[in-house]
Amino acid sequence: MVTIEEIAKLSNCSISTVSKALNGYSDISEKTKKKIIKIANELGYVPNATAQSLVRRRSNTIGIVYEVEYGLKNLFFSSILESFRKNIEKNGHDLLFLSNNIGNGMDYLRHCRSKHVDGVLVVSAGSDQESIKKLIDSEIAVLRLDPDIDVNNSIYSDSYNSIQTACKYLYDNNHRRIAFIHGDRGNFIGGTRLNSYLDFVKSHDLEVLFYESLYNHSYSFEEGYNTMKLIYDKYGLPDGVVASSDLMAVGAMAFIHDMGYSIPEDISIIGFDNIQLCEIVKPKLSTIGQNFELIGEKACEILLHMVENKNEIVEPFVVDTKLIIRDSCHSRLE
Amino acid sequence: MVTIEEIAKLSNCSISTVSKALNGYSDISEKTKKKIIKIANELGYVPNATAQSLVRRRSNTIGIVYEVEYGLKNLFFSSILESFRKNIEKNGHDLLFLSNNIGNGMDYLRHCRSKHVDGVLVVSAGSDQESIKKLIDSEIAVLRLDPDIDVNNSIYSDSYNSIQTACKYLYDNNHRRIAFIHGDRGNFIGGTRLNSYLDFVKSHDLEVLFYESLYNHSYSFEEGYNTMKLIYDKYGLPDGVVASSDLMAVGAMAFIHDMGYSIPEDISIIGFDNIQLCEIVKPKLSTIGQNFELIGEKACEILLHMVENKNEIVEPFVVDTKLIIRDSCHSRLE
DNA sequence: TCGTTTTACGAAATCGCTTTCGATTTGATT
DNA sequence: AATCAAATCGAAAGCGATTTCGTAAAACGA
Repeated sequence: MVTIEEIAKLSNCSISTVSKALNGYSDISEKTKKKIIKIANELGYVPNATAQSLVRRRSNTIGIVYEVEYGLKNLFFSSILESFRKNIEKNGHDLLFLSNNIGNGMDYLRHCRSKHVDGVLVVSAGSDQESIKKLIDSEIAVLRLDPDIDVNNSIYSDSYNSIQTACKYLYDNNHRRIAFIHGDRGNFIGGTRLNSYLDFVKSHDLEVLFYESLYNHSYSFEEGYNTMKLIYDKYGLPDGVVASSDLMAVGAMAFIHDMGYSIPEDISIIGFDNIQLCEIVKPKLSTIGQNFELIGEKACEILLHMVENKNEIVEPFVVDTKLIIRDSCHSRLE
Repeated sequence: MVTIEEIAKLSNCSISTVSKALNGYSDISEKTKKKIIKIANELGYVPNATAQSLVRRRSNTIGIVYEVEYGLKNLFFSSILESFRKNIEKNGHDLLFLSNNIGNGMDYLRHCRSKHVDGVLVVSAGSDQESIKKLIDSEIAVLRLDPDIDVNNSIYSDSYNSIQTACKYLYDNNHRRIAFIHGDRGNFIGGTRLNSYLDFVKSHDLEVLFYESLYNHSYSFEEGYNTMKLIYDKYGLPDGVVASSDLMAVGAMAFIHDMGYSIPEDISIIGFDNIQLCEIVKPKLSTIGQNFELIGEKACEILLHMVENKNEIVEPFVVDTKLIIRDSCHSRLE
């Protein structure tokens, strides 16, 4: 591995001069700068990022804490991650997956300090563990995606308005028995969606059709299937369903099909997220589309801003969603 | 940030002694070792990994080159990645996503050298670009997942036998017009699958039913849909189809449904991969299951072995698959 | 008791780079 | 020609660890 020292020797300059030339300092003449850069290129010099971060006290690395149901197989989060990653790279940073090796005594915070990450994106659906809380309260710049509670330094989609919009769409199309399949209601996102549904139903004087549970819900296919069944058993068939995720919606569809009903003729369904699955299932699933691209882009922008500005506190960034109507909805004209 | 120096002061030892105590050197007495460790713990000392890698010349970081259709949204690769990540973490390493910032002059190889990653997993479906080739030919330990060509230092599922097994299953259940939807046939994996199909058809004296194309195929839903259509237009309806991915299989199913046929009564379908989608679509998709867990685990094991042994050359590791029969297959008893 | 191992520790070099600050050279000004 | 400011460069002190090698003290053997 060629170092700055070799370049120094070959160019008859000092190490400091080489470093400055390579980093565009102004107190190096054009001539020597050119000479040095030329030699560096010929030698295929690559600065040792490790040495750089040691002295610069910044690593150009963004950490990511990713604790999510299904892990990377979770299409929703990995869609955002994909966009985040692209943007992080565009900005010359790398993405480091942080591990929580507690047995080893290396929790997230220690890990971040050790590896000198500049900032961290925390993606953690469900209640946070101690280890994540510690990290958030630390001196390190942390941005949270879909936070557990409503806090600054976070980014998420506008759940409340999304559910209002979806319910209103069904309502405007003459649905009156609208059910809701909620996710983890103990969590900020899940709770907001449920409240939005309850508000809508109340303000439009409709029947409340949801499965009242205090337990944590996941956002899975199975959960959608089971919850739909519970709702059905208790209230009979609704004429519209809004689910908290696409997977849940598809699970609900499966149950409805199993009962011998057809979609959208007997019942309309709207999901949440807009993962690829929506286009694949039959009928194609209408959904509340989250703007993955934008979320990833903004998350990158905000986090890097926080890094630059010493972990400055920024307001939550709320991203608009878009109702996407496909084939799982029906206008009831009776 | 507490450093080794502070510990040295508080314990009246030298820096070297502290370092040795913390790293379990044998030339430190039990007594001082205990004392030092105690102080380190009280201070919440975390070794600076950057400084460590500088002098140790290893970073405990595994790089990952990930160039894949759909990126992280590709459920097949992200399933393996998920398992790989878990195993890497268990071994005390971190996962660093490498970027290929060519505009910046930082191709993969330079990037790896700069960041001092210990080894790299290359996940790159389709033909490799120059930048990846350079990396592979370098001094760095590189393991390839689903390589472009049949090479050492790689890991992949046993495509040939998989296709044989799937075709044989259909054959044994009295299917005689078996079609094949191939992926990228210019690539080792894609080519092997296609050859396996052709071999089977020939050895059983069956009609060859596949869409002959020299173009690169992706493994997408749309590709499955379109290819099924091409096959149908040319040969009429087969009685069985084996596809090169689950997404393609589901795409084919969509086309078949659109034509008004039903699965599995009119035609049996078998996919490849066994992603979650198989359980979600109707009918549930039979498939050739890849052992994601094992692949990730072995990939980790092999790569770390390569790192330890100076990039030693290891034979390709071929992972067994398993035919999983669900509802998309039918035994033809006419 | 005296020489010889062992044991336990520390000084210092090193990893590859950045950055401050002082020194020298150059050029401009009178 | 003398003076002074600006331009250009390099020495050296870090950054936070590891590791070699030398030395003092303790333990040992005869």
